Amino acid sequence: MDFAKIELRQYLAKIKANRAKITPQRVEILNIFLNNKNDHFTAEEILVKLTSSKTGQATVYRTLELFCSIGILKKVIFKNDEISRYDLVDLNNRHFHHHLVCSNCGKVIEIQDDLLEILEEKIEKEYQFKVSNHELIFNGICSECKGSDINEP
Amino acid sequence: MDFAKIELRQYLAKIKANRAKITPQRVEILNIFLNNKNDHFTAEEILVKLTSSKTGQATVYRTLELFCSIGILKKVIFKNDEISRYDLVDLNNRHFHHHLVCSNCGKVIEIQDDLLEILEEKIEKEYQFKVSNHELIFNGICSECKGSDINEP
DNA sequence: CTCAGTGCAAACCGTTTGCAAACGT
DNA sequence: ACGTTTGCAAACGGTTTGCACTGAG
Repeated sequence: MDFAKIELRQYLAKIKANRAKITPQRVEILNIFLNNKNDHFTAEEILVKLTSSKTGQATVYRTLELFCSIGILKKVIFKNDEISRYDLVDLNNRHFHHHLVCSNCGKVIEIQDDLLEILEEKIEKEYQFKVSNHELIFNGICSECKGSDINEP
Repeated sequence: MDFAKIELRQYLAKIKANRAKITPQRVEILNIFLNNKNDHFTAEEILVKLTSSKTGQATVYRTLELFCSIGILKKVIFKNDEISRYDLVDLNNRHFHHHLVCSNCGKVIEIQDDLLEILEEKIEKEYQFKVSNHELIFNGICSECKGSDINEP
């Protein structure tokens, strides 16, 4: 739990560094992501989790966008539903992870593999294209769905 | 030009194979993609190109979705604008290509590299995840924008 | 002849915006 | 005190839908 506090502090520092203010709403939203690191929430899902407080939806959208612009969150869109989802950026990891999205149950698995470095180098040389970011999504069938019939999640 | 006709026939055959009808609207939309293979049109862009005929927007959306579902088009969403775009699938190429998206001018470069096969194999072994498709987008700065100042497209 | 496909306009829904009040620093 | 941030509700814009008409097979 103390570790979580230290982590939170890192993110708050990043907000301050961008001359944005620390508000209860922002801290609350940040904590939702910190406490659910394997999830990929939509704006609406965040809004639901905030029903106890009276945070408005505009604030949620504005906060999520702020966090993306300062590098705290990353927006991802899976082809399943095409809704914007947000994923906490690991401040201590240079590269963003990739996603395996199961076409059957919709589960999203994160992988940390970094084999793309080779590809990036090749692209920078061959196309003179300076890569700043990449996003890789694999669609397919996860191990749990493999044996079973094709059903909804 | 004859080659184009043969190509068109392949796609029309695919429509028939899916028990869908060949209508003037569908042929017209298909031809737009065949004649602009390097573009990634949005539904609206297609609609504009059809102003001469009186095709309705609902038809455009329904046709694009049909083409996706039968494997003639592939939907791609670039983070620049987040609008759905459509890319013709090469019926003779097993793997879909990848995209380099310039953060400065918005240009989209297609690359055919297939280094992902290695990664796919690794993923199938390590995660027991059967990959059926992948999508890889590199964001960065293209060669033309490299030297120049950062401007709009 | 029959049902899939079309056009139109209205509905949909995730997201954005304008503005006055409330708050962080 | 100042400029940010917030909440509300209305607007926005890409996409979908309902329905009667049309046309491909």
